[in-house]
Amino acid sequence: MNKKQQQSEDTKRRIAEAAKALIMQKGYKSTSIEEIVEATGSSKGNIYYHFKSKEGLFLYLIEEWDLEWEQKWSSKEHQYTTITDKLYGIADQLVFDDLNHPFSKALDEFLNSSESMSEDVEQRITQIIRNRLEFNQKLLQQGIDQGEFENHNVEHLSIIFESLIAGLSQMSQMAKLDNVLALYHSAIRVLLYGIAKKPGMNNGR
Amino acid sequence: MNKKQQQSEDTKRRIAEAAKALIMQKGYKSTSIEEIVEATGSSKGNIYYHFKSKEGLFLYLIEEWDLEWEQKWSSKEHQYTTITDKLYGIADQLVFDDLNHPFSKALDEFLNSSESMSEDVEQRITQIIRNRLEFNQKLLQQGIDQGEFENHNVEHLSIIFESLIAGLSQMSQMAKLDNVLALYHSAIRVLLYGIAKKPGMNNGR
DNA sequence: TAAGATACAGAACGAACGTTCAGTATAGAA
DNA sequence: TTCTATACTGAACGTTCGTTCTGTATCTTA
Repeated sequence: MNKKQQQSEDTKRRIAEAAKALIMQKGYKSTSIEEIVEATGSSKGNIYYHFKSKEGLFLYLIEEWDLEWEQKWSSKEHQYTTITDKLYGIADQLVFDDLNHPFSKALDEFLNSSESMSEDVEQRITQIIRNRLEFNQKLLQQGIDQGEFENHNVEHLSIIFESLIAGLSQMSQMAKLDNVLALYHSAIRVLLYGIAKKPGMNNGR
Repeated sequence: MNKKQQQSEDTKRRIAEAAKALIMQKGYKSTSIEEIVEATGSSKGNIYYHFKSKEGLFLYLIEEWDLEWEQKWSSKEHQYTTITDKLYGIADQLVFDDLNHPFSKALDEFLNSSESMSEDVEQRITQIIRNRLEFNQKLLQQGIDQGEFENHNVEHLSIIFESLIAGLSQMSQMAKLDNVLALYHSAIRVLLYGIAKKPGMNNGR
């Protein structure tokens, strides 16, 4: 690879990194190109040289984010044996590696800001969401097949799981909580065992 | 009350109503004063006559929203006997009466858009959230005291419940789902009984 | 009915925004 | 070294935004 190509890739990376950090902090609409310029030391024109628009930059970040998540997970998944363990593992990855579930909030904001966005961008994003739900669904189905979970409606379960996850990151930000990991684990435990009293059963911890 | 006072209150109401609908649809930042003008037939100046700023208008809506929720709930609460029933009842109110949980999303966007907002507004809003969590906490504590729920960490539980609720409304919008009520009920059922297999137990539907 | 307060209209403003573009520097090819 | 495609700059543009301000109509009160 050329020195020039290398430099070009580097600055594109720098822009993407800064944009991601800012959008995670402040959301999509509230993050301006000008702020990305200040954060990178690059120029406005240069951002538009590497990305065709703000929307395009955001889509780039979403796709990267989605990809990284899958890669990280598939490199960790084998550590866990049961599906139950995997659920906890997902919680761990969300809290630790992924401080970027703030990002899903930005995604939501972007989607629901209404006002026309390019057809392709919208399609690409909804597809990513459906992928995520499909991922959950497969995992939960495995749990059922292997006798770990009750035979529930997996479509609903996958949405409920994703909702819980998304809601948790939202709430833990809003209420400015610490010990987020413990909260996530509590949530998984509730998801698994519920809160209802089960007379004569001991599901301690 | 005067005819003039009456008219004044009416238009203030009209403005608030239109603003609420728009903000629920498109979020806080993406809703412009101009759009509220178009929706009401009122003028820009008039909006600023009734509300001191866009931020102030939003705070007004939040407080109203919070109040209405409490009123609606306290008028329904007596219908339900067990706390378990009340959880389902809350889900019902969220889906039916409150198509405005989209509003909590707008609240989130508003809070996390960072960029300075008035001290008092921020304080008022975080207080509303803490109220909501406190409401959950009391309800769940009652459930424990009355022997319906296991003796879990109620602080965590209240956040988990709120997270689930917020996440559900978010997801059901994003994925454009129908049959939202069934989904909410599924979620409550999971919250109560979990998904883990409980050998020898029959907790069907 | 006159005076004054209240309710409303809409032009105007300055700031912030995403985007474009003419121009410049630089690295690789010739 | 000269040429050219690539990488980058920053001023400028056209909108859109929240907010302000001057002026006007309308209702209340004296």
